[in-house]
Amino acid sequence: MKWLSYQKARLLLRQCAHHSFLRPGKELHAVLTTSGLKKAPNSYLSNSLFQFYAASGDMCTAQKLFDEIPLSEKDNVDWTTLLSSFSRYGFLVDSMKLFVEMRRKRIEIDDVSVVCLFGVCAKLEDLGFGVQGHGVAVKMGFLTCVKVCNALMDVYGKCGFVSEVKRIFEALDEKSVVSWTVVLDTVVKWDGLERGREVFDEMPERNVVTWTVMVAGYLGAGFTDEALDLLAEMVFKCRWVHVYALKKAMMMGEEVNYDTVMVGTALVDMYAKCGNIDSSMKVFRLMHKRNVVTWNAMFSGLAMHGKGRMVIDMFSEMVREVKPDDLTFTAVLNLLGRAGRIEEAENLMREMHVPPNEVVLGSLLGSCSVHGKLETAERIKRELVQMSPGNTEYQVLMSNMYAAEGRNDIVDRLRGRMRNRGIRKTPGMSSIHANGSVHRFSSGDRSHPRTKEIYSKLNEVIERIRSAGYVPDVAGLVSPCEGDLENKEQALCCHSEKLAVCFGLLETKPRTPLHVFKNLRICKDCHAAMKIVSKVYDREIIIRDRNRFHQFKDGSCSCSDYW
DNA sequence: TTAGGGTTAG
Repeated sequence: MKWLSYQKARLLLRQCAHHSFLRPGKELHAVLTTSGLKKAPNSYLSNSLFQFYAASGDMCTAQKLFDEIPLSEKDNVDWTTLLSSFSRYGFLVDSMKLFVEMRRKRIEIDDVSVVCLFGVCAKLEDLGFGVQGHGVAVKMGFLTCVKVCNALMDVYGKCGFVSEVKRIFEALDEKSVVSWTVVLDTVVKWDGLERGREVFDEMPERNVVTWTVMVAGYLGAGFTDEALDLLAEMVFKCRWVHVYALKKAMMMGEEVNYDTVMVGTALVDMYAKCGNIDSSMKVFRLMHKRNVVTWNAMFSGLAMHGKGRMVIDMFSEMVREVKPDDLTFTAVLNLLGRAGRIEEAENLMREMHVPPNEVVLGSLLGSCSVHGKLETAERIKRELVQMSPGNTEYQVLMSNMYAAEGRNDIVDRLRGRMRNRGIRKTPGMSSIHANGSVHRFSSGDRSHPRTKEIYSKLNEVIERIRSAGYVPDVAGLVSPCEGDLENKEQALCCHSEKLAVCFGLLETKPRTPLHVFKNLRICKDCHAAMKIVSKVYDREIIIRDRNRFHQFKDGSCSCSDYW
């Protein structure tokens, strides 16, 4: 076997390890053993082999293969590979023992093995070992290596030694994104969110992990709105990453492997979730090879944008290419539901080989509400409440449905019961990104510094769209004073998404698209209003609500009013 | 004389 073939065998083993292809990996192992190729010196095959077993969760075989490597061939990389495998798969004590053994046997310790050791210390939050390792690293001159310092900072950070983290960080002359992110993580955890935010704002460069640390920090402390705002900002700021990825996708085709399919699929999904269904479709069509995940991403993207007709049209093409799975099923079901084919959807759901989950039931309930199917809705709601008693949205949806049917007696009873149990509607919040910062509004919000301008803009907007045919839809609302039309209309007019859009109209240049994020679903009235605003003001308005994107343009919405 | 081992979050 030629040298190149060893490389190929190693590549295959790595793929098998990465994607958990157990059978093929083991078969390859057998071939290599029986053909005697495994014994070839300097092939690094044994290393790839035991790495494969470690990644498959079979640490025993991995260790056995490691032990079988002849001493003359076992180098420090083999030792470090085992060390990192122990660490990665949670055998932390074994990992520690191995490092001690390495020192005893005078195996060469290099920067990589020290990084691995610090990884273990960090996971164990073992300061004692960390300090010892720190000493070794200093003596051997490893503290000039950024990665060593990052790993060491993480040890101190996990153990709460914030000042030591900062000291090492300051001493570092070339700080990487990871260095900054470790500091950020430490500060958020021990110095609090505000200090963390300062570090975050100071950072010269950020990656996905950085954003995640900050968002997770907000979420963990219960600052849901700040987390939401930051997410919105992240989507906005990271857009260039998508452009780069698209270029990569364009080059696909010469050699199609699992990874390029996944890159493409991630793109299809990303573009759809960012409100750009056209780019999503473009990438999908560009891909030379697709798998069932790609198709599902495309379908749920289309569903999210209300393009159900397209899914149905494309379905036969899909069946020819790949075998649909349960996720495809969910996506198609969702469509049927939106299109008002509730009975078909429910039958399909009941025949599924897996019991319906909350997502499926929730989407069906949503469909019932759009199409006024009260009895089915009641039945499904009961199942949902059993699944997650804490979720208030289903109750609110039901009471709105009864309100729409004019059954105010039932609505009052339901709302009274909800109040008694302490169930309150989650307040609706909308964020808009304008001129580099995020602005958040709640319904009837008057806390914004430019609140006066915003409300006078709101009056202007309402007037202009009224003369273009907008009629406030008060059917789904019950105001405190029965039959008080004016009150109802006022409540509708200052919904958070309307305020956000008015601010956007004030703050951005004509014809700039407006991007709004909302934590709940957009209401019917706002939906109708936005359509007219987009026409009257010649603005594209993209609202991401809890379920989907609504792209309002020239008087209509991309969701085709499946709402 | 190259190839195999590494850091941050969830």
